[in-house]
This record gives sequence, structure tokens and C-alpha cells, in this order.
Amino acid sequence: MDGRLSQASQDYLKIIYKLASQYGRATTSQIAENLEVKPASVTNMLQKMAQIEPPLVRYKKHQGVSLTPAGEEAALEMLRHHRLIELFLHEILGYPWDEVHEEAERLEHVISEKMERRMAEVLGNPMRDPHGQVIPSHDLELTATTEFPLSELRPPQRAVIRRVHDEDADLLRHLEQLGLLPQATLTVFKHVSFDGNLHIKLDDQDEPIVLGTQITSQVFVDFVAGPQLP
Amino acid sequence: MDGRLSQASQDYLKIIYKLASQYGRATTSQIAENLEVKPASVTNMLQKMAQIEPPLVRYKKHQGVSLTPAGEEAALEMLRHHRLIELFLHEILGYPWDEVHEEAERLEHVISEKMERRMAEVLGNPMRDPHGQVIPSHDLELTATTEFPLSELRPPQRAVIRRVHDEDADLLRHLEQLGLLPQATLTVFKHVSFDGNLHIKLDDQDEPIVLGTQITSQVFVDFVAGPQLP
DNA sequence: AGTATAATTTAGGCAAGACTAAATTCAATA
DNA sequence: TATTGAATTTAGTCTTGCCTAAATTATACT
Repeated sequence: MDGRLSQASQDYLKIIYKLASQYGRATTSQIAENLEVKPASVTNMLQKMAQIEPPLVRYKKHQGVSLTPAGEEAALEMLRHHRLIELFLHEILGYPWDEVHEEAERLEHVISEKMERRMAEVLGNPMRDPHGQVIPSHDLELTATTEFPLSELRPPQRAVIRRVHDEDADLLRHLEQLGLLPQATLTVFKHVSFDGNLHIKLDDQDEPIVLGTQITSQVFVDFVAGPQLP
Repeated sequence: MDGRLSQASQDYLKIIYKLASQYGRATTSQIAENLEVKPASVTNMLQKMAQIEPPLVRYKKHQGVSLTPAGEEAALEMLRHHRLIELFLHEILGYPWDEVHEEAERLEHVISEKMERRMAEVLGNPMRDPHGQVIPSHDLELTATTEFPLSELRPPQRAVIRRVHDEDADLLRHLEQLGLLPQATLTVFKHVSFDGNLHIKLDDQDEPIVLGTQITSQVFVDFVAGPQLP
């Protein structure tokens, strides 16, 4: 109740949220690796986060942690901040999409609720960040999505890119060069089962391109109805 | 050389810069009062700041401190950040000018040089913040100004408002309501020596207004040539 | 079941930056 | 010059969040 959470606990909450939504819970060593601190430090911090009022995590020795409602709310708040800031940096300040993450990582901890709201308004209350990640709403609801990895498509399926993996700047630069951006629509016309390569054509490009699984597993799509009009 | 300065030392540098440009040096208790910490904590911090490499301050017991070149550079960097952010919040995010200070106070410590540069570009490399304070240039030069307190004007002098005191939100709201904003031009038509009140008329308003010294001492102006054209 | 190995926790420390209480120094005045 | 009060500094603590080393628990394999 004494105001803000420390930046350290916010960072823990973010990672725990991510790990828990992926694996159901987060282990000490996963957290340690992600935050680049030693496991002993994590244990220590988790114990504190479980004991404050209200508790941010549920912690039992040797069983990993999960977020309490209070912890999840704080995590979603950070997620909203982070993604709004990324979009703001991209749209308003002209940052390339592979450079927004680092800046957002620092800003997310210090912006006020007022600034969050002002940014959202200037951006037209956006639903997704530059990488297509869904932005939690003002009241911290995270709308469910249906997208799946591009690697699961087979000819002659058509799809629209919704979202790309956002934590690898090299990948992002590469995707941009290829034109694999959110909103782009494409047709798969060949699948090579040996290596999993996909041959695709983007609607707004003439030349087809060949994608390995390093890429197709990091790009997430939805089906789109009907063939491309000629 | 290990990267950034701590937020705490940046805060100390800011205050020392301000006090030193006003009084030539900064005393322990002045700093303590401004930062709302105890004098003992200040002594402690000053000793550290004088001992690191490169030293940020010159410190000798019982004699107050002044900034070294390294300290002054860091202070000006903060000043540039702060004022650019204030202007950005006002111009781009629509903050009222009495609400920018607090947000800037937190953001100034975390923005990158890249973000500083992008904000400056979006704003057209501005010279002054919303309160009229000069923004240090990219290479941290602070251009000298000639403005003086409005309270020193006498009828029938004319002047343009350059800058207002920026640390009192109530004052700022009041000034805005009166129309006493940077760029506004005015004519003084009466001075009351008893209480120092000034009767002025703003060029773009019909009604004259009467200002006490609480206000006229906080508004800074330059002379402007020639009478207002009717 | 019993043991090696990996993961986790405990215990004890450290640095930053705040605090309080006590000691010291400065400055002003009798 | 001696005194007194204010300012400053010293000394010792506290909290946060990290660390290393050692102890413990869990897991997995024979």
C-alpha cells in the first residue's frame, strides 16, 4: 500500500507472468536465467514477494511460483506499458521496430497512469504493438487471439500475419527486409517436408520467397478467406 | 566509466548545478533541504561523488561543493533531458504546462541519447521549454539570456514574456488563466510604489490586469521596442 | 531401494543510499 | 577571547537486492 512496487519486483513479475502463461508456473532457475541473476537471489526475492501485503506470488519451496491476482494485475500493467511504449516509439518517434524494446524496458517502470492514457489516446487506443502483440486494455483485459505459427500452413492456404516474435532484433530486421510484417497477406504454394521450408508469395510483392523454420516458427498468422484477386 | 550514474547522484548534480549557478556554491544543508534528505546523508553522498573517477564535485569539509567539468556536463545533460521532456509532454501529449514537471522528473533519468535526439527532432530542435526555460543544446551549451523580472518594469515600458518560474503548479495555473504566457507582449501603464503592484495590459486582451509582486517577481521579460499598434 | 546429479534453499556478506545520535567545527557575539 | 548556537561531519544502523559458498531436497538412473 505504500505506493509503487520496486523496479526489481516489477521485473520479476513480468518474467513470472511470461513463464507461467507458457508453462503454468515459473521455476527458480528459469527466472534466474531470464533476469540474469543467480538462483539464490531469486529464491530470496520470491520469498519477499510472497510475504508482502498483498502477496504478489504463491510460493512453496521447490515448487516454483505463480502469480496471485495482485501480481497478475501488476504484470499486466507492465505489459500494457511496455507495448504501448513500443508502439509510441515506433509511430510517433520513428524508431525502427527492432530498436523499441530496449527503450521500452526502461520507460515502462516510470510512466504515470496519466501518461499511459495520453499515449493510448494519441495512438487511437491501439490493440496491438508494432510486433503485433496484443496490448492489454485500459482495465487490463488481454483479449484472446487465434493466431498460430506460419510453419503450420500448407499449400494452397492463405493467411494474414498477425504477430512476430519480438525479442530478437536480428530476426526483426530480417523480417522487415523480407516484408513479413503484421497485416501482410500471403499464399503458401509449396511445402518441403524434408526441411520444413515454405515457399510463399506475399500479396503485395511479385517475387515468391522461401522461408526456413527458423523464420516460420516465429511468425504467427490467421487464415484469411478466399484467393488473392488477380 | 561503468556506464550510467545512479539516479541519486543525478539528482544531487541537478540541485548542485542550480544552487551553484545561483550562489556560486552549494552547501550541505541547502542540498539536503532541496532533496528532502538529512544533511548527514548529503555529506556522505558528496564524499562519494568527490572520490569516484572522474570526480563529479569538488568537496572540502565545511566549504560546500561545486561541480567539476564532468559533473557539470552530467548536470546539463539532465537539464536538457528534463526540458525537452517537458516540452514533448506539452506539445505532443497535450499535458497542461503545470503537470509536466513531475513526469519529466522521472523520465529524465531513463531516456537514451537516441530518444533525446528523436524528441528534439520531432519538436524541431527547440530552444525553450513550455515555461520558457532555455534548453541546453545537443552539445550541452546553454545560451545566455537577457531577461529580467517583470517587477522591474515601469510605465510606459513594453515587454515580451520570455520565461516564468516553473516549480509551482498553482502559480502556473494562475498565470495561464491570466494569459501571462511566454511570447505574450504587454504594456505597463501604472506602478504602485506602496505595494509594488503593476497595472498592465496584454496586447491580445482588452481588459487590463493588476499584478502583485508574488507574480511579477516570477515572470521574466525582455524589452520590446515600439508602442503597440492600434 | 540407493546413489549421483541437478535444482533449490539457507546463511552470511557487500554496496548503495537513506537514517539517528553524537561529535566536531565554524561563526557571531558578548 | 570565550561562548554559544548553527552547520557539518562522523559513526553506526537499516533496507534492498544482489552475491558466493554450503547445505538440502528432488529427480533420475542403476
